[in-house]
Formats: sequence, structure tokens, C-alpha cells
Amino acid sequence: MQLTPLHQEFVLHFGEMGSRWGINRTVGQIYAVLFLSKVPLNAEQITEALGVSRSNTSMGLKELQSWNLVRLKHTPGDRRDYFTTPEDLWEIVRTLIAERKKREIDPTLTKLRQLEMQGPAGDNYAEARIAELRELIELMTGFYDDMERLETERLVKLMTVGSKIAGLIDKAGAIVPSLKPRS
Amino acid sequence: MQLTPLHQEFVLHFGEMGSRWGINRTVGQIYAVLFLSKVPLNAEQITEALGVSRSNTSMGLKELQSWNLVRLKHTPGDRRDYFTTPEDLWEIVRTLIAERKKREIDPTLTKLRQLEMQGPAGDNYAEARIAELRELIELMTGFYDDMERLETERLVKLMTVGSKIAGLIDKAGAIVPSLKPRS
DNA sequence: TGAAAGTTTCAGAAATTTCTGAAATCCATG
DNA sequence: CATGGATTTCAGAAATTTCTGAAACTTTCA
Repeated sequence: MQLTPLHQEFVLHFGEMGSRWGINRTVGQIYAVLFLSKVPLNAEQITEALGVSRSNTSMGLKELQSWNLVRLKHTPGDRRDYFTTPEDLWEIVRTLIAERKKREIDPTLTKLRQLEMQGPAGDNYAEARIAELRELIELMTGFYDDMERLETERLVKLMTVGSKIAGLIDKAGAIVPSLKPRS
Repeated sequence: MQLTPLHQEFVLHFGEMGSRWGINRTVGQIYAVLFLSKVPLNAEQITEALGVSRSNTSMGLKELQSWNLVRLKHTPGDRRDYFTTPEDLWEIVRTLIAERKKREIDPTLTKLRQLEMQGPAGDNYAEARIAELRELIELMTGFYDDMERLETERLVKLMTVGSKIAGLIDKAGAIVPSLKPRS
């Protein structure tokens, strides 16, 4: 497994971005290699391609599995695990968003609710602020749940028409029932 | 600046979540204190509330300023800087998304475009994969740009109606020009 | 101008995270 | 049920990030 210059650059970039994305360099690089590879790769091949230790690869793959970002493939007569990323990029995006929500938002929503349950603590402003934040997160995650359920096809259409969609809703929140065709 | 138990818990939570959110513990805690405070606070008050060093607070506030997450207030006759978070939570969300996009997505988009500019590198699959990823990011950031421009009021409505909005678009991508009122 | 009040910078200490190599474990097969 | 190919675990090393205290700097005003 020798990386071409293209692979190299891509892999290094994913490594650098890793920390901003909440994963570490090696995990980012492993993902990058898998993403660009047409065929599934085993841990040994990844290790060689990246020049890291075998155990580091093992841990990185475990991490990627915990994020649901890689799939496992097996070939008969070979008992090593081979890894790929989904062909469908939208599936990847969905997974990424779902996992980030789970890690970055859900715990906070739980905590906010818990704080509210504890009842008044004598600081009206803080309590109102917490309630408001909880409501906002609920609105956004509720919307996310709706979008999550849409087939990719419709989702892409929705994104393509973009802000036109807002024209379909009046300020009162009603869906405008009829509309002149747009140029 | 003594923190109530409510503040305490909230602050500790934001500190813990900090690393998942791409900021560090102190920065998260500073933000939490400011978020719950009705009145603007100066660096000294924050330092005392959190029990960290003055310099740490200073660096944390600098970081929050670089994220555009805090506002500066001045009172006549006092030359210390007082900090607040915006009253409007939607403004906070917009800032957060804008900054994360800037840090987590834009550099990658730039890199992908640069890799494509370099011309064919002899791995069709990898090249196609990169192009596809670039297109997907462009679609999503384009949609984001559209949403960014909407007034909050409409945005909230949009989120509230949620998936109903998808019913307004047919599979071909045309906006359905008329619609029976929904129950 | 210089003293006072406040803020920032920065080098090193402390803490945390990541990475490695060796040992332990797993498991299909002879 | 032992062997050997493969993976995982884990304790410590290495690297990175965060935090601190001291010094430097900035601004205001007497």
C-alpha cells in the first residue's frame, strides 16, 4: 500500500482537520484512506499506508466503528476484517450528523431538562435562560428528526431550491396554499 | 461572585462538553457563566467565579471573542471590559454555525478544490470520490447560505412545520404550485 | 510625565491525549 | 486441544494542549 501524491495530500488534510472534527489525527487519516479506496482494506494495509503502529490502527478502527463510519467486509477464506466507507455520501453525512448530535447535543439537552426538574433556584434570569435554551434545542432537534426521515432524493431537492422554500410559508406560519409559478 | 448550585452545575457541564465542542474547559465555563448572567461581567469576576488564573480567563475571553460569541460592554467611569452573550439565542446559534463552518468545513472545501485543480492523478475512483464530496459540500453550504439569509421569524416557522415542507416539492424538484389545506 | 489600574503575553509546569511495543487474547483449523 | 495467524489491550513514552505566575505592556488621569 503505497499512497499516491493525491492520496497523501488528502490523508494529511484529514489528519490535520481531525482535531477540529473531534477525532484525532490517526482516526482522520484512516478514514481518509478508506474513503478514497475502491476496495476494502485490512488493518495491516492501513498501517503500512499511514506508517503508524499496528495498535494505533486497531484503536482508530475501533473508534470509527463506534461512530458507525466504517463498514466491515469479509472475504471467504480470509479471516481478516476488511473495512470500507459507504459508497453513498449521503449516508455518511447522515451518520455524521446523527453521531455528532448524540455526542454534542443530547447530553446537554438531558442536563438542561434535569436542571429544570430541580425546580426554582432563586435566579429567575438564569432559569429563563436555561428554559429558552432547552426550547431552542428541542425545536432544532425536532426539525432534524423530520429531515432525517426524508428520502435523500427529496432532501437534495429541498436543498437545491433553498430559500425559495421560505416563500411558501407566511409570517403567521401557515403554509401558503397556492403560488404563482416562479420564473 | 459566588455561584449558586444551579450555576455550578451548568458551568461544570459546559466545561465538560467544551472539548467535544472544540473549545477547552475554561472557555466553556466562561461562556456558561456569561450565558446565565443578566449583567455583564468583567474578567476579574469571572476569574473569581471559576477559580482559575487571571491569565487563563484572559486567554479564554480572547478565544470567545475570536468566535464572536461574546459582546463587549463599557460603563462610563470604569475602564474595565465587561462581557455578555447576546440576549437573542438565535443570534448565538447563527454565530456558532457560521464559525464552525468556517473552521471545520471551509478549509476542506478549499483543499478539495485545490486537489481537483491539480488535474488527473491516475486514480479515477479517488478523483471521482473527491469530486463527489466537493459537490455535496457545495450543495450543503449553498443551502446554509440561503437559510442564513432568512429572518429568524421565518426560520422558526420553517422548523416548526418541519417535514411538511417536503410535501411541497415533487420528486422532480418542482415546487408544487397548489396544495390542499392540510388537516 | 509617572503612578495606578487594568490587561495581555509568554515560558515553563501540569494535565491530558495520543501513540507504541509487548503481552494477552481470540479463534479457525489440523 | 494445541498451533499459529490475526486482533486487541494496556502500561508507559511521547506529544500536545491547557494552565499558571511573573513580567511586560497599555491606558488614563492627576
